[in-house]
Amino acid sequence: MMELDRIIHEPVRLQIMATLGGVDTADFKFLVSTLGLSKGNLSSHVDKLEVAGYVQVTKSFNGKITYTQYALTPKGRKALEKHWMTLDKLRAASNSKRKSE
Amino acid sequence: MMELDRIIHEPVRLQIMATLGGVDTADFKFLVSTLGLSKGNLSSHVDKLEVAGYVQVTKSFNGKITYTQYALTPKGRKALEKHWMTLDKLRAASNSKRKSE
DNA sequence: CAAACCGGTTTGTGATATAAACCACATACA
DNA sequence: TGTATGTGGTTTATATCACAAACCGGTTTG
Repeated sequence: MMELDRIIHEPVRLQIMATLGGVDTADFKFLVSTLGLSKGNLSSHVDKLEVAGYVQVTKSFNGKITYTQYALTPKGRKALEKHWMTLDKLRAASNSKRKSE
Repeated sequence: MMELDRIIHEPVRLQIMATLGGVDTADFKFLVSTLGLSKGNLSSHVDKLEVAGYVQVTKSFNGKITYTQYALTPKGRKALEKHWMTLDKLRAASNSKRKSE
């Protein structure tokens, strides 16, 4: 059957993935504020995406304070694209209202 | 922020909604077999959709055995359409890879 | 020194997706 | 007549998981 990747499908993670899909890189603060998430929530979701190999996490220093950036991996980008296509198929089914019978 | 209706978004329910979107009516057996769900799973998901007012449940008799049919309510159809649009917006964000910088 | 802040991570818990168990009824069959 | 088997579901127990609160190592503020 139609496989919707639950790692990606979860709303918060879908938003993270979609956001990362539109930029080269995004940092923690940016994601927290634009997506309106608590820090803990973002942290654990992004962790799942990293474990799945969909997001690459890069830690560095911005002066003295730590600075974490996120980016889609090629695998993540591919998985996201596939996810949109799967949703397309579902949607197509939903629109083809069959003529009576 | 971007509100994804979790009642609809959950994969199994999205598939149920999409399927019902494509037909006037579907029965229990049909959904179980085409979506590959256990009976219990379908039952509880469809119950949530009914409580949400998205699906109408019609019970009747086919000879002596009970026969349950499901259909989208107008509210459900509208909510599904809105859901697709919300996903569209997310997806648009994901594709607008901004030119360098 | 203490207090408050920064940038996160770890944790506790309430919600929930799922299949197993169950139920009422019907048919089969010995 | 049992009793086993199937049909069409619903109820339940469990295992997972999304979320925010609490925490943490370090930093700046006073």
